[in-house]
Amino acid sequence: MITSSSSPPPTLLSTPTKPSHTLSQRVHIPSHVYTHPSALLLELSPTLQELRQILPLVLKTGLYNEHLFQTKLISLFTKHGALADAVLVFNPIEPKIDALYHTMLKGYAKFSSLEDSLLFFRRMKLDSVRNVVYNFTYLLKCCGDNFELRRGREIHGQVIVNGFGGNVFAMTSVVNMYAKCRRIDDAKKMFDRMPERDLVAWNAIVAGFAQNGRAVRALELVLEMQEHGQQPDSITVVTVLPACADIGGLRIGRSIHGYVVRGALGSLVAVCTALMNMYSKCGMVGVARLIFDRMRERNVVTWNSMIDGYAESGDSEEAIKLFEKMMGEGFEPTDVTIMGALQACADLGDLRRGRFVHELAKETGLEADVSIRNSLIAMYSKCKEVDIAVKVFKNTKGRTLVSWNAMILGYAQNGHANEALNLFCKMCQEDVTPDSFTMVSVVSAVAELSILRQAKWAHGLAIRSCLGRNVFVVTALVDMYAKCSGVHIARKLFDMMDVRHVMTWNAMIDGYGTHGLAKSALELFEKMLRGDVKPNGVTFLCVLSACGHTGLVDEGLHYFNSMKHDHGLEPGLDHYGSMVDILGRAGRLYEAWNFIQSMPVEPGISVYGAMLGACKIHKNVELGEKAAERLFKLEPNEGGYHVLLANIYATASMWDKVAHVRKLMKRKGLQKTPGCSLVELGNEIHTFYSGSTTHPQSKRIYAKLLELGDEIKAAGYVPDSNSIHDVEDDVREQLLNSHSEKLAIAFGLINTSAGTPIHIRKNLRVCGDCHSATKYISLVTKREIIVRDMQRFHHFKDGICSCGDYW
DNA sequence: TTAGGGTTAG
Repeated sequence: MITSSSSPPPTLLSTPTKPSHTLSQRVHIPSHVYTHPSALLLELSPTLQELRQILPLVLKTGLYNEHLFQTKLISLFTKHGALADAVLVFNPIEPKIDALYHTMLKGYAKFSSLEDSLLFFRRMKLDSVRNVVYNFTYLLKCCGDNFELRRGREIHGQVIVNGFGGNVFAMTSVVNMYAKCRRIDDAKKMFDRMPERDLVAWNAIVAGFAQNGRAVRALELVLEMQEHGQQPDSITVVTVLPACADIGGLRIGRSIHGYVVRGALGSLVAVCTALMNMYSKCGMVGVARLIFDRMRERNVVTWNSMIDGYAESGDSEEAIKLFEKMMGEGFEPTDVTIMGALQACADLGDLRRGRFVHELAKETGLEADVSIRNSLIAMYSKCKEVDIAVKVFKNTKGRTLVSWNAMILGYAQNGHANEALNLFCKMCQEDVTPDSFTMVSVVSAVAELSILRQAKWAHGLAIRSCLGRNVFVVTALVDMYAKCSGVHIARKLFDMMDVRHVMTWNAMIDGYGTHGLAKSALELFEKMLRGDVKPNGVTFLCVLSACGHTGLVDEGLHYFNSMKHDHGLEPGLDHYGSMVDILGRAGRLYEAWNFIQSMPVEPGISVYGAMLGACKIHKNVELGEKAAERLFKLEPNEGGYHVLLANIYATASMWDKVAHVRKLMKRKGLQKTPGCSLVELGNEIHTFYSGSTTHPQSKRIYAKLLELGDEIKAAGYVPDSNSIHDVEDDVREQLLNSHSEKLAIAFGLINTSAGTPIHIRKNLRVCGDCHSATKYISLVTKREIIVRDMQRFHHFKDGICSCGDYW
């Protein structure tokens, strides 16, 4: 009989795996008690290295034939996952007792594939090994972990045949296997058939429902188990807390918290972690943090959960801080850690730290993991590094639907609508079935193209993919139709929806706003207030921008004030920016400036940008200079603001100041984003840049513009060349006449038949001269011209624009 | 040698 020493040196046992000590240093071996020194080592949780060192020794000695020693050795090797070494010991043993097989099977099930485990299991039958119940529990667990329903059913059959159908261990494993294979109803059937159900069995079925998205049922079962005399334990608690989080059941979550306190379960790491997770999922990340801070012991799941809690609640800065703290405390990051950190970097657009986390993923060997790669694609895309995202995507082995979705979204979010659609087609060619995430990205890519025909294609696609009723997809469709000048189709879709998300309302209100239909936007908003869906910060941005597009100053002020007073929403920088825009565009510049001075938060780019734009419209040099000064500090390298200031000076004929700004821009190497307009003809999109002559029809286009120029002048058009001064009059006109939207309009007129409306998409705001010219063009050509610029839609018809010259 | 249930994730 081999036993460990009755009183071994305590320091040795507390650090049994320290490799720097040799065997003889670690324990004093009284040779008269033990037949072989190796025997003792096996009792000391040896390292794999140590086991391998004694293996040759063991093979030579007589001890080798002791059953207990053999089984122990195999068990230790398999515990380390060293199956090959275990096989080395196992194969030459003759005769083999059953326990050897059982131990080997355990090793296979834990560390090898299901196939290998089943192969070994078959060999056991050939070798006439008697089956014990835990042979089946190992294999069932393996089936569940690998979602192998077919194999799982086979093993289930064998459990019955072998007479274990009434065994609570075996049947709990069967229940668990069906639940893991997403057959929760089969799991429940088996559970109901069990002759006796103990706490573990109840926990298994509760977990099954919780993990299959049946949160309410899981919670009901917790009540049922108590009616059957089973007291929920810490594992029950840890199992149902995620179910509470799923349904946002803060009240139930709190009552479970009470149960934890009463049952003194609050010192368990897993329990605290699950509680923390529940609170942050229910929007109480502060409470989660309190629990986190009070925990005496934390594991990697605790950290991951807290990091993710912050990332999900929008406090990405805190998520990163915590991640850095976790690394500082020496925790080894897992895939979930890296994913959480990458998401936080993505939300912050923090490329520097994003790269750092990527490096860390490389160092920890997690970089090849497909989930990590998906997060990397998302992070680089959010940081506007689409090329790097593409590289990661292309080098990803075993791409999942999530990988495709991340890349398609990455393209769509960075203005590469065509690439997004091309990648979507490629995905379909590879027989990957799109889901609602894919469809939302595809639909928003089409929205950016602003082509109604494409919009209808995307809509059809959504219906054919059986996603035509998914609330997120339909919300994207509403947004898309509004952006493709189909605002009435958008409303029809909106009215047909059974369930609407706050984003759905926002999309529709914003759609009305950008079309200058402020009255419809506000009516819809009031309707929303009468319903169940509460407005959020974005809703108010949409409402304010709708007011801004039509000059509804008093309404704007009213809604701005009601945001905090009636809805408890704190206005953000963008809301202040919108308010400055409303006041400024209405010409109430000093009021706007005072509004900025009274802001409780530090004004940002959106605020001063709105101010500067308003000063341009209303020709105010004094305030324009003040706003520009702040903007140049906040965003020194944005060419657009410099151009705005220069134009303000030009309007006031302050040419030396104009020259000064231009020089400043030259010194900094700044350029204004070039104007660009798109028009679709047939199946092709034609792109025009200001002054470009590269289009095959260029000559005809410029000739058409000359001809149109005469016609509209006769009708009353006067060129507005305020911002151009240092050239002759005819050159001024030429420069104005080569603006991208004019080129696009002329091209549209040449290539379409009389009466056809012309749709133009422009990347910047329409300039004053183009706006005036387009009105006259719509009059003399009797054409409807619809221009979607950066801010809104302009519907030109019979010499009038839908914006009422207010934009 | 000697069985079954749990927490983080687009």
